[in-house]
Amino acid sequence: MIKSANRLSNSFYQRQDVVLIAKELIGKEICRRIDGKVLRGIITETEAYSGENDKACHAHLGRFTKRTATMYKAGGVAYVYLCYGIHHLFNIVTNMEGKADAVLIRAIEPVIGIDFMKEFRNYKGDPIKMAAGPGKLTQALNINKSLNNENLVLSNNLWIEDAGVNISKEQIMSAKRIGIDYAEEDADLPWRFYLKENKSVSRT
DNA sequence: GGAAGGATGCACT
DNA sequence: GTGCATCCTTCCA
Repeated sequence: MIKSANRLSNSFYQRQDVVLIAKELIGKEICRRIDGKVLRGIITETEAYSGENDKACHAHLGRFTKRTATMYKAGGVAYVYLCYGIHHLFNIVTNMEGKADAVLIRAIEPVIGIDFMKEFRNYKGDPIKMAAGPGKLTQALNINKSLNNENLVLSNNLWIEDAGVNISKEQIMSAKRIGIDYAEEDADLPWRFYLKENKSVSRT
Protein backbone atom coordinates (compact mmCIF):
# COMPACT_ATOMS: atom_id res chain seq x y z
CA MET A 1 0.00 0.00 0.00
CA ILE A 2 1.17 3.52 -0.71
CA LYS A 3 2.18 5.11 2.52
CA SER A 4 -0.05 7.95 3.44
CA ALA A 5 -1.08 9.02 6.87
CA ASN A 6 -3.87 11.09 5.41
CA ARG A 7 -5.61 8.43 3.43
CA LEU A 8 -9.32 8.23 4.27
CA SER A 9 -10.28 4.99 5.96
CA ASN A 10 -13.33 2.84 6.44
CA SER A 11 -14.41 4.89 9.40
CA PHE A 12 -14.92 7.80 7.03
CA TYR A 13 -16.72 5.92 4.30
CA GLN A 14 -18.87 3.65 6.37
CA ARG A 15 -20.84 6.23 8.25
CA GLN A 16 -24.58 6.26 7.64
CA ASP A 17 -25.13 9.84 6.53
CA VAL A 18 -24.25 9.84 2.85
CA VAL A 19 -25.17 13.50 2.50
CA LEU A 20 -22.71 14.41 5.22
CA ILE A 21 -19.99 12.37 3.57
CA ALA A 22 -20.66 14.05 0.24
CA LYS A 23 -20.21 17.40 1.93
CA GLU A 24 -17.03 16.37 3.69
CA LEU A 25 -15.48 15.03 0.50
CA ILE A 26 -15.34 18.56 -0.85
CA GLY A 27 -11.72 19.71 -0.62
CA LYS A 28 -10.35 16.19 -0.26
CA GLU A 29 -7.75 14.97 -2.69
CA ILE A 30 -8.34 12.15 -5.12
CA CYS A 31 -5.21 10.19 -6.00
CA ARG A 32 -4.71 8.00 -9.04
CA ARG A 33 -1.59 6.02 -9.74
CA ILE A 34 -0.78 4.99 -13.29
CA ASP A 35 2.48 3.40 -14.35
CA GLY A 36 4.19 4.64 -11.24
CA LYS A 37 3.00 8.19 -11.70
CA VAL A 38 0.56 9.70 -9.25
CA LEU A 39 -2.10 12.13 -10.38
CA ARG A 40 -3.87 14.26 -7.79
CA GLY A 41 -6.81 16.59 -7.80
CA ILE A 42 -8.93 18.39 -5.25
CA ILE A 43 -12.56 17.36 -5.22
CA THR A 44 -14.65 20.42 -5.96
CA GLU A 45 -18.07 18.95 -6.61
CA THR A 46 -20.03 15.93 -5.36
CA GLU A 47 -23.53 14.59 -5.27
CA ALA A 48 -25.13 12.26 -2.75
CA TYR A 49 -27.24 9.29 -3.76
CA SER A 50 -29.15 7.19 -1.31
CA GLY A 51 -30.54 3.79 -2.15
CA GLU A 52 -33.36 3.75 0.34
CA ASN A 53 -35.25 6.92 -0.29
CA ASP A 54 -34.05 8.39 -3.51
CA LYS A 55 -35.60 7.82 -6.89
CA ALA A 56 -32.50 9.14 -8.61
CA CYS A 57 -30.38 6.31 -7.31
CA HIS A 58 -29.76 3.37 -9.62
CA ALA A 59 -30.36 1.06 -6.72
CA HIS A 60 -33.52 2.72 -5.48
CA LEU A 61 -35.85 0.42 -3.53
CA GLY A 62 -34.10 -2.83 -3.94
CA ARG A 63 -33.32 -2.53 -7.60
CA PHE A 64 -30.56 -5.02 -7.25
CA THR A 65 -28.85 -5.68 -10.52
CA LYS A 66 -25.45 -6.67 -11.69
CA ARG A 67 -24.64 -3.05 -12.34
CA THR A 68 -25.77 -1.70 -8.98
CA ALA A 69 -24.45 -4.56 -6.89
CA THR A 70 -21.33 -2.58 -6.09
CA MET A 71 -23.40 0.07 -4.36
CA TYR A 72 -24.61 -2.43 -1.82
CA LYS A 73 -21.12 -3.14 -0.65
CA ALA A 74 -19.62 -1.71 2.51
CA GLY A 75 -18.39 1.84 2.15
CA GLY A 76 -14.96 2.58 0.74
CA VAL A 77 -15.10 0.98 -2.71
CA ALA A 78 -15.37 2.66 -6.09
CA TYR A 79 -18.50 2.33 -8.20
CA VAL A 80 -17.66 3.07 -11.81
CA TYR A 81 -20.22 2.70 -14.55
CA LEU A 82 -20.80 3.80 -18.08
CA CYS A 83 -23.33 6.48 -18.96
CA TYR A 84 -24.68 7.22 -22.43
CA GLY A 85 -22.41 4.50 -23.65
CA ILE A 86 -19.57 7.00 -23.62
CA HIS A 87 -18.83 8.46 -20.24
CA HIS A 88 -17.52 6.72 -17.19
CA LEU A 89 -18.83 8.07 -13.92
CA PHE A 90 -16.98 7.68 -10.66
CA ASN A 91 -18.81 7.10 -7.39
CA ILE A 92 -17.67 6.34 -3.90
CA VAL A 93 -19.78 3.77 -2.11
CA THR A 94 -20.67 4.67 1.48
CA ASN A 95 -22.50 3.20 4.45
CA MET A 96 -22.52 -0.45 5.52
CA GLU A 97 -22.96 -3.52 3.38
CA GLY A 98 -26.56 -3.83 2.24
CA LYS A 99 -27.13 -0.08 2.02
CA ALA A 100 -26.98 1.26 -1.53
CA ASP A 101 -25.57 4.70 -0.76
CA ALA A 102 -22.93 6.42 -2.86
CA VAL A 103 -21.38 9.78 -3.60
CA LEU A 104 -20.90 10.80 -7.20
CA ILE A 105 -17.71 12.75 -7.82
CA ARG A 106 -18.64 15.37 -10.38
CA ALA A 107 -15.53 17.51 -10.65
CA ILE A 108 -11.97 17.95 -9.47
CA GLU A 109 -9.37 20.66 -9.72
CA PRO A 110 -6.12 19.16 -11.06
CA VAL A 111 -3.13 19.56 -8.76
CA ILE A 112 -0.39 17.11 -9.72
CA GLY A 113 0.17 15.35 -13.02
CA ILE A 114 -1.70 17.93 -15.06
CA ASP A 115 0.27 17.14 -18.18
CA PHE A 116 -0.67 13.49 -17.96
CA MET A 117 -4.30 14.37 -17.45
CA LYS A 118 -4.15 16.57 -20.53
CA GLU A 119 -2.71 13.69 -22.44
CA PHE A 120 -5.46 11.31 -21.35
CA ARG A 121 -8.09 13.81 -22.37
CA ASN A 122 -6.21 15.08 -25.40
CA TYR A 123 -7.01 18.48 -24.05
CA LYS A 124 -5.24 21.75 -24.70
CA GLY A 125 -7.24 24.31 -22.79
CA ASP A 126 -7.24 25.67 -19.29
CA PRO A 127 -6.47 22.91 -16.75
CA ILE A 128 -8.84 24.44 -14.26
CA LYS A 129 -11.75 23.29 -16.39
CA MET A 130 -10.17 20.11 -17.61
CA ALA A 131 -11.91 17.85 -15.11
CA ALA A 132 -14.98 19.97 -14.40
CA GLY A 133 -17.62 17.36 -15.08
CA PRO A 134 -18.18 13.73 -14.14
CA GLY A 135 -17.35 12.38 -17.58
CA LYS A 136 -14.33 14.62 -17.92
CA LEU A 137 -12.71 13.84 -14.61
CA THR A 138 -12.82 10.10 -15.20
CA GLN A 139 -11.19 10.63 -18.56
CA ALA A 140 -8.53 12.91 -17.08
CA LEU A 141 -7.68 10.32 -14.42
CA ASN A 142 -8.03 7.40 -16.81
CA ILE A 143 -10.73 5.84 -14.67
CA ASN A 144 -12.68 3.08 -16.34
CA LYS A 145 -14.70 0.02 -15.54
CA SER A 146 -11.65 -1.93 -14.51
CA LEU A 147 -11.66 0.23 -11.39
CA ASN A 148 -15.20 -0.69 -10.50
CA ASN A 149 -15.12 -2.40 -7.13
CA GLU A 150 -11.69 -0.97 -6.36
CA ASN A 151 -11.13 -0.70 -2.64
CA LEU A 152 -10.20 2.89 -1.91
CA VAL A 153 -8.77 2.00 1.46
CA LEU A 154 -6.41 -0.70 0.20
CA SER A 155 -5.80 0.08 -3.46
CA ASN A 156 -2.51 1.29 -4.85
CA ASN A 157 -4.23 2.66 -7.93
CA LEU A 158 -6.99 4.85 -6.60
CA TRP A 159 -7.64 6.41 -3.21
CA ILE A 160 -8.70 9.57 -1.40
CA GLU A 161 -6.59 11.66 0.97
CA ASP A 162 -7.26 14.50 3.30
CA ALA A 163 -5.10 17.14 1.69
CA GLY A 164 -5.21 19.31 4.77
CA VAL A 165 -7.21 21.90 2.90
CA ASN A 166 -9.47 23.61 5.33
CA ILE A 167 -12.86 24.30 3.86
CA SER A 168 -15.15 26.54 5.81
CA LYS A 169 -18.86 25.86 5.80
CA GLU A 170 -19.41 29.12 3.98
CA GLN A 171 -17.42 27.84 1.02
CA ILE A 172 -19.54 24.76 0.49
CA MET A 173 -22.61 25.46 -1.56
CA SER A 174 -25.52 23.08 -1.94
CA ALA A 175 -27.91 22.81 -4.84
CA LYS A 176 -30.22 20.39 -6.56
CA ARG A 177 -28.65 17.59 -8.49
CA ILE A 178 -28.11 17.59 -12.23
CA GLY A 179 -29.27 15.37 -15.02
CA ILE A 180 -31.75 13.33 -13.05
CA ASP A 181 -35.04 14.87 -14.10
CA TYR A 182 -36.57 11.42 -14.25
CA ALA A 183 -36.40 11.22 -10.45
CA GLU A 184 -39.53 13.37 -10.03
CA GLU A 185 -39.69 15.09 -6.66
CA ASP A 186 -36.34 13.69 -5.57
CA ALA A 187 -34.69 15.64 -8.38
CA ASP A 188 -35.11 18.74 -6.24
CA LEU A 189 -33.22 17.45 -3.23
CA PRO A 190 -30.30 19.78 -2.41
CA TRP A 191 -27.80 16.94 -2.41
CA ARG A 192 -25.24 18.44 -4.70
CA PHE A 193 -22.30 20.18 -3.08
CA TYR A 194 -19.58 22.30 -4.61
CA LEU A 195 -16.90 24.79 -3.72
CA LYS A 196 -18.06 28.33 -3.88
CA GLU A 197 -16.49 30.42 -6.65
CA ASN A 198 -14.27 27.58 -7.81
CA LYS A 199 -13.71 27.35 -11.55
CA SER A 200 -13.54 23.57 -11.52
CA VAL A 201 -17.24 22.87 -11.17
CA SER A 202 -19.36 21.54 -13.97
CA ARG A 203 -21.92 24.30 -13.98
CA THR A 204 -23.11 27.11 -11.79
C1' DG B 1 -31.04 -12.01 -29.53
C1' DG B 2 -32.94 -7.55 -29.08
C1' DA B 3 -34.65 -3.30 -27.33
C1' DA B 4 -34.36 0.51 -24.31
C1' DG B 5 -32.18 3.63 -21.48
C1' DG B 6 -28.91 6.84 -19.58
C1' DA B 7 -26.04 10.61 -12.62
C1' DT B 8 -23.14 13.89 -20.22
C1' DG B 9 -20.55 16.89 -23.25
C1' DC B 10 -20.19 19.84 -26.83
C1' DA B 11 -21.55 22.69 -30.57
C1' DC B 12 -24.24 26.10 -31.63
C1' DT B 13 -27.46 30.29 -31.29
C1' DG C 1 -28.79 28.95 -22.38
C1' DT C 2 -30.40 25.18 -25.19
C1' DG C 3 -30.57 21.15 -28.24
C1' DC C 4 -29.08 16.81 -29.64
C1' DA C 5 -25.67 13.21 -30.91
C1' DT C 6 -24.21 8.77 -29.37
C1' DC C 7 -23.26 3.73 -28.16
C1' DC C 8 -22.27 0.39 -24.51
C1' DT C 9 -24.47 -2.12 -20.81
C1' DT C 10 -28.28 -4.06 -18.84
C1' DC C 11 -32.33 -6.47 -18.65
C1' DC C 12 -35.97 -9.20 -20.58
C1' DA C 13 -37.98 -12.41 -23.75
